[in-house]
Amino acid sequence: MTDIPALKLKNQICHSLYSATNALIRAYRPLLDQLGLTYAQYLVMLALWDEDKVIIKSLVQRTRFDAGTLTPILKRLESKQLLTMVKASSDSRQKVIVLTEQGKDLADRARRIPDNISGKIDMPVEDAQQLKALAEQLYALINTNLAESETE
Amino acid sequence: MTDIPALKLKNQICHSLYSATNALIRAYRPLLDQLGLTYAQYLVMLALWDEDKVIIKSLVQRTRFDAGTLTPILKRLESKQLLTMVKASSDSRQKVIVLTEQGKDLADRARRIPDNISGKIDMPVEDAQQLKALAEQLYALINTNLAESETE
DNA sequence: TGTCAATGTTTTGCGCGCAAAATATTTTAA
DNA sequence: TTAAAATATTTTGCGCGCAAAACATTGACA
Repeated sequence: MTDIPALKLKNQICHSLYSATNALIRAYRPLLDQLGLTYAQYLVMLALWDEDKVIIKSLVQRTRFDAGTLTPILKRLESKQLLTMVKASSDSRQKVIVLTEQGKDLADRARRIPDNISGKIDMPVEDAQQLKALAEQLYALINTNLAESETE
Repeated sequence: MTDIPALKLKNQICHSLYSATNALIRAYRPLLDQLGLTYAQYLVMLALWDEDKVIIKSLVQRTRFDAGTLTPILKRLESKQLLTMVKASSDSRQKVIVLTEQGKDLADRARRIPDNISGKIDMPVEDAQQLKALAEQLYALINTNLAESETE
């Protein structure tokens, strides 16, 4: 119907990116189910296994989640006894996220997930790395350019 | 904390892909707001501008949306008077999606969106095309490999 | 011809994703 | 020192995203 090439669904980068991301999350699901985690919760736990005892703002930056998204995710992880949230003594607006022993131990069970996923998908390593690099580039471009257009 | 490189958040392709996709959707939002569409609704409209008078199953394949996701999206587009859903005469399990005049006319107003977005983001064309190709490759790999593992 | 499997679509329930508003606390500056 | 601006987090409201179950209709075949 439409003869405008740029409006063709199959020419949309965004559609490819969108469906690939969703497919990837679906591929993770059966593995994460065994840990009792959703994909978003897994990303937060990855960040905390890197470094915990951090305030929420730091997690917002590292996970790139919206603060309004992160709050309920943290509450769910807390109710699973994987972490605790305590008021910071220095600034009581802040909350510090601390992994419990259970939360730390979960890292051991998560170890096999990355290999398991790459085995399942079987994309050449160079392609996967390039995909990651290009996605990072896109993320950076969007954020710098959108930030600029707001201050104009 | 974790010394397992594969468990480092910054080594996760999925995190880059995930945050780039979400950032891209955020970049679309102000443009799509002017058309009264969400991003998912826009993808469905793109598919219908390509070809309408199709059954839902065909839209599921082309948009790669889950059927359970598509139903409420179609209802919202119907309530915006952009399309109608009519039972197929040949097989009354099926529903045919037909664009209204309003729905067709919206394509004109959507024309400037692709250029507007690429201007906003300003990624080299070759990079963008390669990103799209790699995302398509990933999507295809996940789907073939997951489909296989289910029949084993 | 009746039963049962298959197909197309909708519903349900839960967890994001995010803009905007609300809340609580701290900092700034008059 | 106090009012106003800034900062950190939570809440609200809406729209997905999707697995699983439900529902309606059709097709297969004994």
